[in-house]
Amino acid sequence: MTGPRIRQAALRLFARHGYAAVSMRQIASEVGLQAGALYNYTPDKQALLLSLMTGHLEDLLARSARAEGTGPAEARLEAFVRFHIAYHLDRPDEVFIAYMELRNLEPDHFAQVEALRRRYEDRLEAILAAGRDEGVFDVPDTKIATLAVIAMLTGVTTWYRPAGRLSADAVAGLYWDMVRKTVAA
Amino acid sequence: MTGPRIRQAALRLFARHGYAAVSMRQIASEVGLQAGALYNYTPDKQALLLSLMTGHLEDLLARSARAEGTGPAEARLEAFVRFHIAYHLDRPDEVFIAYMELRNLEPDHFAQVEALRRRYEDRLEAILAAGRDEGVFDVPDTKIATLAVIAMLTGVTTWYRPAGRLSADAVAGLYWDMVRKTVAA
DNA sequence: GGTTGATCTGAACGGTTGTTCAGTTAATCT
DNA sequence: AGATTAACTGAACAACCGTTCAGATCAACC
Repeated sequence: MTGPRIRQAALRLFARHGYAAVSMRQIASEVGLQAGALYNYTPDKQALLLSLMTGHLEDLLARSARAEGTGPAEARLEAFVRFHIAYHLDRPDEVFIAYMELRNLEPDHFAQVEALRRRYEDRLEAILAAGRDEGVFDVPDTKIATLAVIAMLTGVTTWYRPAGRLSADAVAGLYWDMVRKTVAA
Repeated sequence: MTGPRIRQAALRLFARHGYAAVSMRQIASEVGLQAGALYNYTPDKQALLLSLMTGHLEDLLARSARAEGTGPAEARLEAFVRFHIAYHLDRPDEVFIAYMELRNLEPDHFAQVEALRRRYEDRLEAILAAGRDEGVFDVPDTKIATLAVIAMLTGVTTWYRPAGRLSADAVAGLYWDMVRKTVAA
């Protein structure tokens, strides 16, 4: 029980205040422990951050593969967009950490996380390339288009609030419209 | 002379390692000073960060107003996109800090910075609304489109490297193509 | 040449950091 | 009932934090 509670508290605090600004004592106090007890569950603070990041990215990869399915490129793109938004709106803290705390990772750990993120980007690029081959997309540079679309979609986490005027589904619909036009032939 | 050198060192270090992870002693050592000397140029660390952020955002606002000019909405949008990318690729550290260190600002300072950013977003939203009124843009929700376009454009700073295969102008051209299609009627 | 005023040093302040560890606690198993 | 084991405490460690300030330094002015 304690392990997951520590991860959850660390996730919340890292997202809220940043990795460097959060102390092990703050995390421990959130869970009702002394700082020393945390070291039964993580070798050190850095490993805790890395584990949160890789856990999130591996989950993202597994779920996106399941959501995308097979079929024509446009259908796969729509599935990707809707999945990406739904997933990101559901896990704002994980997302925030995964691309905000990269600079607090030691070089080895950074490379590890970066490889996972690259695999996710490659999934989208493959869809764009397939659509271009099918003749339904007009994408002069699939790499740049991939990064542009992902940046646009991920940006939703910076302003979306569940109590706002738009539901998550409505937001996904608006973004899908924009992405569709962006890559349209 | 010393004042600007301190700001420049702080900018570089904050962007590289994050505000919370950088100590006043590190900044001072970068400039060849003792930590105490910094307090001749800033009342405290927080004010140094705030000054870097507001300085950048005010510069961004002033220059974007100059770049945008007057004319039909589509021309103003193209000017906005090309300006935004050129400016952001020229000042990666400032940009990085301005939307990465928001959570390290005290509430009053946060509101101050957020107001400046909002004014910049409003400039783009006004262009999109004008284009919709002219009938040349199809934008069902100007607020969401504004945020989506800015996120897409700003994302360029996460991957662009001056020595890469694309020049800044080429990148701006690709992004303008995508933005044009995104809002096209 | 003496004085002023800005600039910077170097030490000190109280407090916090990540991490370790001997020892207490409490639950589980034989 | 006694032994084993995992979980946790509480204190300690050396290092570092932002900030203050008395005094040294040194160029510019009268």
